[in-house]
Amino acid sequence: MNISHAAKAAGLPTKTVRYYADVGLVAAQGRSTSGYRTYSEREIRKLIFVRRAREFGFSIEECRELLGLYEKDDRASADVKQIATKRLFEIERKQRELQSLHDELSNLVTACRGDNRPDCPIINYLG
Amino acid sequence: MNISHAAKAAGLPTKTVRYYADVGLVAAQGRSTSGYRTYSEREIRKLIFVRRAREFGFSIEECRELLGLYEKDDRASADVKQIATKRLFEIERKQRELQSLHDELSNLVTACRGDNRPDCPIINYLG
DNA sequence: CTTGACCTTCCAGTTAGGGGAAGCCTTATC
DNA sequence: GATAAGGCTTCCCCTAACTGGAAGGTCAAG
Repeated sequence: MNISHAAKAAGLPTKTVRYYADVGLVAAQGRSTSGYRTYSEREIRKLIFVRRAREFGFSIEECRELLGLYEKDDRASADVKQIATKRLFEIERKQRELQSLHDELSNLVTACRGDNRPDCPIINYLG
Repeated sequence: MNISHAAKAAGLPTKTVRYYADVGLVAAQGRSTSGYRTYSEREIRKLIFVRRAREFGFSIEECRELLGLYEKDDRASADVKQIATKRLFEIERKQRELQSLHDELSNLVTACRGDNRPDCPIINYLG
């Protein structure tokens, strides 16, 4: 299977599939005589796995670890859970940060009249 | 005032202050005979303004616009409000995204036993 | 006079790819 | 068999907002 076919099957841009090969995340199965990357079902499954993990916000390095565990039949689920828990904490930290930003900014936006006069609580707060 | 003094007064790293000068966001007041950047109270206030705006997540370009309005006595508060509202919507979009990620990942993490056996709902979901 | 702490510019690296050029390869059509 | 369209390859530059570091000039103290 050619790279664009594999990319379509995995739901990823061709450039991304090539990038994953470059950084050694999902290698192509091999090369054709003319140098084209070839992909089989196994690589497609790994590409899909990575796409989903990336959608959860796991970094490339975390995807590398998860993929290793995915492929390892005698993995400990504790290892997977640890990585996922770390990501979950990051999400929660980001949520708290956004919540506090939202509260503050929301108050300021509400307090701003938004007319053609210069006085503005947002500017006052920042300045 | 030297750059490190100004940076300390504004609560920013020296490198960042130099970067803001490079991209034309907050120029130094001038240069000493030996080529050192000099800063006065006015620039310090602008640096503090930018630091606060950055803490709200405004981009450098948005900071440039806000700084322009900050300096413009005959600004319309509507212009400020528009920029801030845009940022607020971005925050809200990100919050919804994180909430959905959190819900899904949280379920998976809870369902994973985290022991030394290989079966794992997280891996099953991704694979 | 020298040491250490400043300052300067410039270059490279960070994340996860995207855009595009130059040049081969393949396939369809005439 | 020739040609054109499209796919593939590598390579390099670009993104945001800095951060780290190297090489070299400057300044104040001892």
